[in-house]
Amino acid sequence: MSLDKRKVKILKAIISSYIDNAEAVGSRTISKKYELGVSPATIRNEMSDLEDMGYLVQPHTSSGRIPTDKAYRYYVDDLWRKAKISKNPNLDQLMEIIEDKSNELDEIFKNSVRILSQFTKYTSFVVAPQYKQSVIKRIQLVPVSENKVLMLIILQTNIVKQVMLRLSRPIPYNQLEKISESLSEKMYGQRLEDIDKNKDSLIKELYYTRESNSDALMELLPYLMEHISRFEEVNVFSDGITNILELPEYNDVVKAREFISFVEDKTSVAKLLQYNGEEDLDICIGSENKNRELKDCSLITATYKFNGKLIGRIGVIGPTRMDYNNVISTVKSISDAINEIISLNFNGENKE
Amino acid sequence: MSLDKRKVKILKAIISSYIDNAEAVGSRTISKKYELGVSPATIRNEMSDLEDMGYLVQPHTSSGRIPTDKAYRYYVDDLWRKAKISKNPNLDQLMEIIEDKSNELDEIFKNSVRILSQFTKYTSFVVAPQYKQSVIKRIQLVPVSENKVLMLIILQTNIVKQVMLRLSRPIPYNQLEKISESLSEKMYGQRLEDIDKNKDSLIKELYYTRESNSDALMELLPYLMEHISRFEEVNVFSDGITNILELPEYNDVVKAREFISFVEDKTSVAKLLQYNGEEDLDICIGSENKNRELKDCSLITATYKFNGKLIGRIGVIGPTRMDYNNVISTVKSISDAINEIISLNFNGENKE
DNA sequence: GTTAGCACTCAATCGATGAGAGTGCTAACA
DNA sequence: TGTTAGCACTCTCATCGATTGAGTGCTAAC
Repeated sequence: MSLDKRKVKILKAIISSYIDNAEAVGSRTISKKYELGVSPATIRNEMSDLEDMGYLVQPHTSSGRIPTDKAYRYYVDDLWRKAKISKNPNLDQLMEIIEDKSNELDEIFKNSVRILSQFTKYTSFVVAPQYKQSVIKRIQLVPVSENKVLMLIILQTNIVKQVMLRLSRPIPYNQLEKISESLSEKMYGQRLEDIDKNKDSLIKELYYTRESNSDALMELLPYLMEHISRFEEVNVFSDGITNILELPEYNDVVKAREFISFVEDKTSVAKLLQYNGEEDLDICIGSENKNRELKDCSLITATYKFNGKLIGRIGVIGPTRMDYNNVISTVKSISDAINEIISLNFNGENKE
Repeated sequence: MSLDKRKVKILKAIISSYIDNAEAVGSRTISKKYELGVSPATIRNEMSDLEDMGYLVQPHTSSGRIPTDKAYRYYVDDLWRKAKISKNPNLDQLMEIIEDKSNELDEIFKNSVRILSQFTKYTSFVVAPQYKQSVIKRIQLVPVSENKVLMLIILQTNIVKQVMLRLSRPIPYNQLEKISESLSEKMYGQRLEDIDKNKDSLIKELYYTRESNSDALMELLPYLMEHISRFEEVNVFSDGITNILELPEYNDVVKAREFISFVEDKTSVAKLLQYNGEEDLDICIGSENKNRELKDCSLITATYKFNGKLIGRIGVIGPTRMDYNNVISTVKSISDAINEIISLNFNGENKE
């Protein structure tokens, strides 16, 4: 038995109908709504074949049929093969919405997931990049008040991280400048990962090569180190978690709660996006997901890059019965927009 | 008919039982679980009286009774009057959790609502202060790369806001210093509100009193202005919205959805917290709320202050059947902690 | 004033019933 | 040989009535 043209047509009609209504579809519905030129009886025969082939299942004997994960996989691959995924044409417009005026990477990600879940009506995530591999360009101390100094850590990528330091006693302005310089000199070109690893020996080293300003410097150093350690924390942004309450499959509060407590756990989401293949665009349907909790969900993710290096993923999670066309094109468009924004605003690691 | 001692005892028992179980309570339950030394029949008579007095209602003739808003009001006032609200003793510990290492006000608020909803199991909010009244102390430009400059806006309160500027052409380092100085000079002591109002005339003024570096300055100015405008946006942080799914009163997805879409709307929440009286601690029970959507909810809010000036509110929203003792003391403790942190880290408007 | 006893009320539960949607099979048809 | 009309069959879902049980209100006795 093979998937001849008519079977494909019927299968697609069933999938399409089920995506729209979340209700098992019967032969009559198909023959009425989709013009196939054959009677319900014929369609019934074909549906029976499709069931044998593993594309459909019947929840119970006298109900219509619903698509299996295999059916969705076929559907998506077909869309893909025929390049039928409609491109979202408004890349510029998207970029404008996503781009943050204050140029903070975190804000860009927050905007991205917001837009993503607004467009898809599902839950969306992004894992913010970890800065392990990042390299320090310069450290600048800015006086704020008598006993407060803002420390700016400027990375090669032009990302700026800040820590506010409280001083035990004031440091004169010109001395701050000097400390900035010597800190910058010491730290220039170092990877955060390495600094974090070797912090004890670094502190010792700085201590022994002390200069006139070293007391103040030694006071500030631990703050810098602690902040660098905190860069390592995984940061996940999500949005639209409560969107699932609109879906009939989550009409049951218990089910909704299970889903929500899974996706609210940043660790599990981070894992999900982390080990999800290296493909630029990844589509994981139902039982293809490793997590048992997601066996009724599909996960569409795309990568974003920093200087050509894959660094993180953005994605949408929804029921297997999702509007793949829309979700895939939206995820793709938004990851494109993010890549564009990053390459415009944050330079490569080793350039300059 | 008056609230004699026994009636009070019974009323409190009923409220307490209903808070725990969310189920209408009957006379037998009371006589068994709470030692009152009287029979169910007697309790029934008293309950009937309490119903006449408006403290209880019966969902239907043959069910137990549930407390009315009036009952909760009595209950809370009584707790209050007798200073029975247990103080959370770990102010220091709380402060440690809430205080953010990077000293960002926003992070402090995020931590606060997180802790608040963790402790109470309800939904919590905070409205971040608007900066209208804030006064600029200094503006500092920090070079980041050839064509990027970080503009730091340092307020009298020692809050630092930042904007990343993209330059059309590089500005030499020493010129940046000069621009910082002249911008600081012009802006020093000005209220953000006033700057925002008079931005056109300010730009004009700066244009006519131009100096050698004015070209670059004029390029940067619009960015500054736009960023100042954005300070005006109300910023609401919330947490624990999905906690309500654990409550039996929201077992119905439709009800849960209604609640969630109300509290996810930042505007409505901001309004809620804004016009909610000037009391340091405010308790609004059920129908006391102006919003029809919240007629089954209670709202506990507390203020926080900047330099003695009331500036925002933090609060918890939950079912009228909430554990008032715990919620009130937690809200109070956390607002205390916030006040303490703010006064330690951010100085008053007109000091220094 | 308190309480035991009892009739009464009403929501929730359970089972039976019928309607409706949909199937599979068969036989007839092009 | 593929298609289709017809029909018996299956299973869910909604409805209805009976039953159960928690709880009340009233009355009469203590």
